[in-house]
Amino acid sequence: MGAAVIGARSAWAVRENAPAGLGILDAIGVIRHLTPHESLAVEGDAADRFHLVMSGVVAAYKATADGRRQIIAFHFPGDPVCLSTAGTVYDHSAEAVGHVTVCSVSRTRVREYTKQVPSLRHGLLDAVRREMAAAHERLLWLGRKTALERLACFLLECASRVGEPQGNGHQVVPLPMNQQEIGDYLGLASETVSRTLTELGRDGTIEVLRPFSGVVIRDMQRLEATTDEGTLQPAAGP
Amino acid sequence: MGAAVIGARSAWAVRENAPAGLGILDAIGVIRHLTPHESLAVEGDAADRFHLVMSGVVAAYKATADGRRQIIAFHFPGDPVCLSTAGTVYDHSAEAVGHVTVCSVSRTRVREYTKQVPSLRHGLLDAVRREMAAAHERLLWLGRKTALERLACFLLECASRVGEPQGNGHQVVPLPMNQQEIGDYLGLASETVSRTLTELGRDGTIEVLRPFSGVVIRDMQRLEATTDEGTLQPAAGP
DNA sequence: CGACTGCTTGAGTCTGCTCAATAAAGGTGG
DNA sequence: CCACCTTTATTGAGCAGACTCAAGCAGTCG
Repeated sequence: MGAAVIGARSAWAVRENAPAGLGILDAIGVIRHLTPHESLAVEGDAADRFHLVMSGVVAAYKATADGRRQIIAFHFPGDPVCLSTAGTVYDHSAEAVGHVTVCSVSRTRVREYTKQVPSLRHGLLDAVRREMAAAHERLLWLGRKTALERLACFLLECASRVGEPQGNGHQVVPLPMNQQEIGDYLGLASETVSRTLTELGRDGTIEVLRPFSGVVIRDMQRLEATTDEGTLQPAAGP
Repeated sequence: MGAAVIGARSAWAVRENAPAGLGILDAIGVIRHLTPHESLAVEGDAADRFHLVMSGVVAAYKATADGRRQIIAFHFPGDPVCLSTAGTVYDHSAEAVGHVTVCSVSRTRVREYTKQVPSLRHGLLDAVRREMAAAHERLLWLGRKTALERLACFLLECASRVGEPQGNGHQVVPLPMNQQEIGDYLGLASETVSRTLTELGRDGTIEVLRPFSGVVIRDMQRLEATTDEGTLQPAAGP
């Protein structure tokens, strides 16, 4: 019941955050609690349900036969999970990063519900399109950006999702995923993530929280600049 | 008028190829002919229309401030272009690769039409989801695959779209885009594309058509194997 | 209080990039 | 039809960003 109350509270919070029209889905879904690394979906399994993140972070990923892994997206509270699956099977896997609460809805249930609430379908389409735009952005990161640029992009993305402004212009960005997972998201080795975070910390752009649990953005301007010219000399004039 | 006839013929061909329910859109669209590199959409512009490729190939791409470019997708005949845009502006650009015929439809027109043909909305959602799955696949390529693996994946993808089986097991794959564009799609330099194609040709997996206009897949099995273990030794036994 | 997991840091290697020179095709205009 | 010019592809040499392998160090949790 404690869990139920928490679930209900999260539901309300999400209802306001969620993409237009999607929040109502928690009304017909089931609250579920996941432990770290617990699986929500496995690539190739029958795609019978999708989910709405209530608290915590879910990683959607694909893997190669020899164990390399690429995280497709981190889903924060309010985000749909596995919504974009086209056919009858999941095209990617999804698992909890840390402890997670989700609201799970069966696809048949959504289909029925759509008949009663036609606007829902537009909400679904819009949510998938939003995910699509994010995927496009990440293709640019992975195909054409340096490690430093990717990290800067990543931190700014997380800041826009879960950043807590501090009044003094700084912004605290809690990161529940570990550096290996960040690497799997950015197409980098975890060692490179560590080195690059250290580098951003050394020049004062960010402060890395120890033990690693997030960062504080100290110089937003410089971080935004790093987004696109990671190789630019710090003191390079015109 | 000659053009109109060609347009109409293409329309029929596409109507059969197009994703479920989308083909009918050519009925309310306008046929348009594009010359090489002619622009269909520019990132940031008002997203007022989308398109259906009738013939030729369209490249959807994003670029950084300093000129690096990442091609998000190559759209073949039957594919929708700019369908996935979420907001009021395009999240990516699109241009013709070679000569292209498209069918352009305004978004307002689609909205009206959707009221008459409700199933269309499901077709749209499904088409976007299909694109999403393709984008996920490419994130894995860019984040975690070697140049050799990416090329193999790319050739197999093109083969499944436009490959012409030759009876002897070989498959002719015409490629209208140049090697720079393939590089921009795979996150590689054009020199790397050239070298890697040569390598695949040297070991007999493919034959590169000269002057470059496509490849012939000579050993499908080996190409599929290269997809996932590009670094595996050719003669490595257990 | 150990064992474990995750992070840091170093050394060396390698894949793929950059820069550059050459060659081959295709297009243009005389 | 041919000479010229531009664009695209090939190939080499050298470089560098990021990876791998490895050791050491917290911090956490039984």
